[in-house]
Amino acid sequence: MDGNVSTLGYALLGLLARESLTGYELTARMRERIGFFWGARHSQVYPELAKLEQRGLAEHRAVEQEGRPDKKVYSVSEAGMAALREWAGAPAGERPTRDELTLKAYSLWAAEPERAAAMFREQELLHRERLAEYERIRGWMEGEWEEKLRDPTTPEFASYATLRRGLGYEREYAEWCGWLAWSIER
Amino acid sequence: MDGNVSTLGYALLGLLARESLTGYELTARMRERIGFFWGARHSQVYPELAKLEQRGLAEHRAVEQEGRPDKKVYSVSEAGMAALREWAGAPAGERPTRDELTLKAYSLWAAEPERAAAMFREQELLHRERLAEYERIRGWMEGEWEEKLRDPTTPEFASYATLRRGLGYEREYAEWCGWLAWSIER
DNA sequence: GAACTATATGTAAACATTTACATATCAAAT
DNA sequence: ATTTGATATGTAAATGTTTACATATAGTTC
Repeated sequence: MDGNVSTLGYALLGLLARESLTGYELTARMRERIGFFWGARHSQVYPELAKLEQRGLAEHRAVEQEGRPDKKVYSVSEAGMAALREWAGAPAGERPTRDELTLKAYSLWAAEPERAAAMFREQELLHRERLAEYERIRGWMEGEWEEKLRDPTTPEFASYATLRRGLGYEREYAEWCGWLAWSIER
Repeated sequence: MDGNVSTLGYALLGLLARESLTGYELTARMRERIGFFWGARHSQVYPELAKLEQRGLAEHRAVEQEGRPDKKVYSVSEAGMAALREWAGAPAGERPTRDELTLKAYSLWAAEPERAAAMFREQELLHRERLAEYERIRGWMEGEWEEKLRDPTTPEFASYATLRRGLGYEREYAEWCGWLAWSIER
């Protein structure tokens, strides 16, 4: 009712607006779909869902199951959809980006060069692997969703747009790591 | 004595290893020098400095002043330098990147297209401005530090390396915003 | 037979971060 | 004259996030 919805709340609403999910599934979807730019553990998800419901932005129905625990399937309410629409078009607040590896680079001069070079090579590999995975997904999307990707009001286009961000991010990161490792090794 | 140093602690040690600073100056340096990939308010800096000192990684001397409050100038101890060296070469822990704008892009389909396009155009401009500023600094560094930039064990090279990361990051971000705004407007 | 993984939902404690409260002086701008 | 900004250091409260605790069943791997 009162107070503001947190960014995590909007992340959950954004996922629920595409499909109804349990808290357990939401935690997994977050990792799979938006993992590279937002994350949360289940211990944060369950209380946040309760908050959203309390504010009338989401609602759940209980589903009984055999052999495994009963579950609560959440979906977005009309008020929740309106809140999401408003938030998605409002200017993003300036939160500081935090990147530990870049912070380490700032103190590179204090580190043992061989260890540092190995560390950046390892990171380069990691980002190149992610890049390859995103390229694979992009190929699939461009083939499968050809028509929908022409319309920016479809969830498919939105997924594609975020993937493009991940693609650019990983490519740039890998290249930087490679350049830095090379500079140290040289 | 016990417990581990936080990433913020290493950020402060990394700044102090280059020059002795007060908590007030550290807060400003953090914004100026490493602001695009790490940040903290003074309310976080002062307690963290006390912790570092308690663990023997940093130490301070009091400096009396006229006309303004007395200050505490902090510097890194030998143990602090060793801790920084060790941390700088150790593999970075995987912390999730959080980016609100990309999260908004994931719910783009729910937003009003005109508002969304304006928002991404505005963000593009912001990142292009930062990019221009970093390019300016790069030009200055490459001119001023020509020799030192050939040696990866100098603080100058480390500063240059982090700047290159910022450069790539902002360029990629601006391009993505531009592509996305253009896609919506089209 | 034991350990691990997946499904499913929570709470508690610790840690990290932001916002607000609190105080004090000088210089510059309005 | 008053407000604003810079210098300088803290504490308190609220919020956000991670790690650990807690429980229960089924299937798979070792």
